[in-house]
Amino acid sequence: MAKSKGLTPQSEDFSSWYNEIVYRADLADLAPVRGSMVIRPYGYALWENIQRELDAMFKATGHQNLYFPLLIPVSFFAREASHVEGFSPELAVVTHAGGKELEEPLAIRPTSETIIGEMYAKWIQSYRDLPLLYNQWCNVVRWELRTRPFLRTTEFLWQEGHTAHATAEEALAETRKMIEIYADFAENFAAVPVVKGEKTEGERFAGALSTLTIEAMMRDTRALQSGTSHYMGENFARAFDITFNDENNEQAFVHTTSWGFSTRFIGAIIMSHGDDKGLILPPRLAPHQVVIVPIFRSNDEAARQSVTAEVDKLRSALIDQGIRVHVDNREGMSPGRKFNEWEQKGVPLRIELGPKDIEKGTALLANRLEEGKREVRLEELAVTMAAELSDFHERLFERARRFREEHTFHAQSYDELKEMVEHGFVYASHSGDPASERAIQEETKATVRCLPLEGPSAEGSVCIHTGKPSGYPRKVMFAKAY
RNA sequence: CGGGGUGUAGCGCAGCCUGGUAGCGCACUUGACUGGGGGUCAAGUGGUCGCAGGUUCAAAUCCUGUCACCCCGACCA
Repeated sequence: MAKSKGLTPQSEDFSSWYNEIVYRADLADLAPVRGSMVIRPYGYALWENIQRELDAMFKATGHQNLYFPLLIPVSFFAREASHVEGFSPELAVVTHAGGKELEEPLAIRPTSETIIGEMYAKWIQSYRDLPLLYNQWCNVVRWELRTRPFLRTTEFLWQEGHTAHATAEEALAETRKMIEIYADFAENFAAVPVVKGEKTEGERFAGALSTLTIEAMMRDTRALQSGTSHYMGENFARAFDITFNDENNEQAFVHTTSWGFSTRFIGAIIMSHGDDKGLILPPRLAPHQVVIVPIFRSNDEAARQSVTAEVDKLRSALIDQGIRVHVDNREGMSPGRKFNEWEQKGVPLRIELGPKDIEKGTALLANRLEEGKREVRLEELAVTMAAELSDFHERLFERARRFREEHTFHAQSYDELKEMVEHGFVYASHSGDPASERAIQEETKATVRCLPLEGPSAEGSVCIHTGKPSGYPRKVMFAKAY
């Protein structure tokens, strides 16, 4: 998959490092389909944990899961002008089936607003039917020109939430609520600090009136859009005729939202936390939170038995606390090899247990964020692991947050912006003029990632590019992005 | 679509200029010794050299065509 020799996230060849991690950590493999990948069991286990935690948050806020078809009549896309414009170039279309040419070609969904809109029109009659708070977990296909494992694959897995509301206020509140959930998830489960913000007109989703985003900083200081939440206004309601009778028996269009979070986020985890030794996984999402490596000579049956017994005891104690623990009892593989492998795979904590330890009633505990190992008493180990994992999460998050802070700047002039944008996130006043935004992108390769929801005020300031008054209440955030 | 590059064993590559019937590292198999940081030794398995044509006594190597993939850019979660 890659061919770099070392693993150095700060090196100029960050992209080789990234590909190497994906390969060495056994997350994914290239598939014999353009721009696609196979998510391997270890990577998929990570995705399952992401799914489970996010899904619980959706359910807790009143959402329900359902499922829509993979194939969508191409004509559906044409109904919403900006949507068709946004998605046409990347549609994959089925033209033949059943041995003959189809009367109407079917697109493989790049996103499901259209087909969901079609059905919502049938389901919604009255204000009593609202709101509709639905979500689906599925795959989508977008024929992007340039692909990268997890970050932009031709086919990817995601969830897409689609809600319909009686009023704009309610729909906007939903949009806001969901970006908060994404941010909450990113920070409290993945230990990835994010900037919440609103996209500028040019960066908005096709057909949206406003798009909220969470932006994370990768270890090469570039930004990664990690989740989005869109307010569609009445655009899709008008295009698909989704109307209802309100309390006054007057007909009105619903206001819709959509929000999505994808396997791209696995890329965010890799690039936020990984180091020269490999991946580092956030404990709350890691497939294995703790790996136990038993150590004994294969010709010493007594040692094997006592080590196995002790390992089993420890394992049960950890499982009882709800900890995801894995015992690596592969034979014929040296312990050193195993240590290395689990480090590359980013397992937060590793316990080494051999005859010498058992004599002392201890084990060695290795923490992926630390050098060396600590000797810990066995009875203590059994009860402190949960706290240890929680602490690991805090440290990982804090480390990523500090890295972002150290690479966040404030530009007072365009020259400063040009320089700073090479090293991270840059806050600056901007007029909001789309042409100026494009010109800045052209010259610096950096884009306005968002207008942060919380950030420095731009009151009374002038645009660093045009000299016109700031077009926003706060400074916008520029960065080079994936 | 523009610019660059690569197709030889599961993976990473050498061989090609100067034609003589394929090699290295890793991985894999077997055995022994090993086992607390990517083990050692020995013996093995595995390739119609991307595909098609041509030149030649002879083609991985030279020529023509073709396909695929990768990287940089434009597009994007």
